Amino acid sequence: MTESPSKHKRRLHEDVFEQIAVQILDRTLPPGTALPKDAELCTRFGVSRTVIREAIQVLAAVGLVDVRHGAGTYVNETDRWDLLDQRLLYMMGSTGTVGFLIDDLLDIRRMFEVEAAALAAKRATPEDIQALETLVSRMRDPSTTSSEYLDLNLEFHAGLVQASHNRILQGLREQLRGVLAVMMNARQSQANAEMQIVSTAMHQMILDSIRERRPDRAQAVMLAHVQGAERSLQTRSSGHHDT
Amino acid sequence: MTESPSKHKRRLHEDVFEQIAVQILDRTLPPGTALPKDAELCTRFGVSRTVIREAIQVLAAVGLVDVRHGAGTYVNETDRWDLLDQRLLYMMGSTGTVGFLIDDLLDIRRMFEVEAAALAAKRATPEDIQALETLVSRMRDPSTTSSEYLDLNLEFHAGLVQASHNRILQGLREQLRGVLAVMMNARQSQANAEMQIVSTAMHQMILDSIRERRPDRAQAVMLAHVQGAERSLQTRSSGHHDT
DNA sequence: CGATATTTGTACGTATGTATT
DNA sequence: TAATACATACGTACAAATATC
Repeated sequence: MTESPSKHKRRLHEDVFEQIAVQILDRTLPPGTALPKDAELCTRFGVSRTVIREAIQVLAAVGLVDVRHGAGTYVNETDRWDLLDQRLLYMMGSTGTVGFLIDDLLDIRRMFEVEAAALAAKRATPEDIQALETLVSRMRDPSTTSSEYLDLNLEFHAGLVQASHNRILQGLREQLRGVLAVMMNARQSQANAEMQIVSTAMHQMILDSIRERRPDRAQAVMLAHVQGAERSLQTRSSGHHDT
Repeated sequence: MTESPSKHKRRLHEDVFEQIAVQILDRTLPPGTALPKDAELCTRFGVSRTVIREAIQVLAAVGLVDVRHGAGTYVNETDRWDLLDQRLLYMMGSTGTVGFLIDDLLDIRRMFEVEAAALAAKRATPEDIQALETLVSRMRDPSTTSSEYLDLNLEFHAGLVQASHNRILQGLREQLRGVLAVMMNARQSQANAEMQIVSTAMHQMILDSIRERRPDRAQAVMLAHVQGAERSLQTRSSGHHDT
């Protein structure tokens, strides 16, 4: 069975949800706008009210709209959106509307990776370390392409979380996977052979720190590693803040 | 309209969901068990199949069960559960089945609070600081009861996240609020006047660090603060390590 | 292996309740 | 109060996947 992992047979309401959600994300439907009433959406999309209701329910669940009983359905302000929802994050990534979140995501990524590295240094099993070692050695292989390198990078960080043996951290990683991949892809455009060498050295140092059970060092190296990647992406007036 | 914030008119499927979920959480329905088929659940709960389907949909959404088309619905292993889901975390808290997650939660809480403190020290506005100051001064007030103190504690941490100005961190906090409250309640049992004085001093130091824009110090004090609270709760064997 | 029964999946139409305007 | 629009639940029909004989 050669099936892509995302092989959901598409349901009608997912389609409706996505079409409306995109319009909200890209500000075609700005906050405050009222959605058409159920009946009208039914005719517009050619589906039953059940389907429309399901779609609106999801829109409300991710905070894109506020459904007011008897009054109508209205697009929410940005701060009501569920920024941790995978669907939203993924859609923001693919529609190029994720910009306003980049800095926030970088914070989270830094926090997340640094903690995973520290915990891994405390709790990694020999098997965990072996898996990471395999990945780093493949990074070191000169025949590894730029695209493959990117995957190895993601796998290394996944392996780190695995080695942290924290189930909630693993759940968080799942939740953020989509966006982090988008951010790393953005970074890929600037990837070159020289950066790969530096990056591989960093990974090696992190791995060594883990093997030697030195959480502080793992943490510090990871911080440097992540911050290096941050510079090319961040938009916040870094360092010197508000007046 | 004086209504409590959580005033959802209870829907039938929520009730069904909860009853089944509790049985899964407390191992009355262990992993691998098959749920009765829809029709049987309909008669058992006295509701239509629509309601049963909604309930099962939620059970599947939080990873408690795996619905196999044409075959049946089966209880999942623990590692498939969505440990970040608010409903699950809340139910685990109130049914006393959260034990197996305590250590993981402590990791997350530490990561979370430390990062929030550091970010707050970088980005807090005068208004943020003012709000925190108010809270600390109320903590210092000797007429504050133990129960009030607990609320202030929660509010302080909420204020810190607010002051971090990271929208995703705020979302994460929302997601973890329920469990963190449960954990803090557990800690409350050991709270006494002396601990409140120490704790208030810690909060004051964190606030000072923020005001002085010293992220490192805010981070360090918060780490000490959180780790102090950890000791009374953690179950993981590793007791002695570095910092 | 094939035919049939079982079980879940999706969507529809409808009825009634409830909040808002 | 009446009209409107959302909320919830029911029953039904048929499709699709699986299990069983």
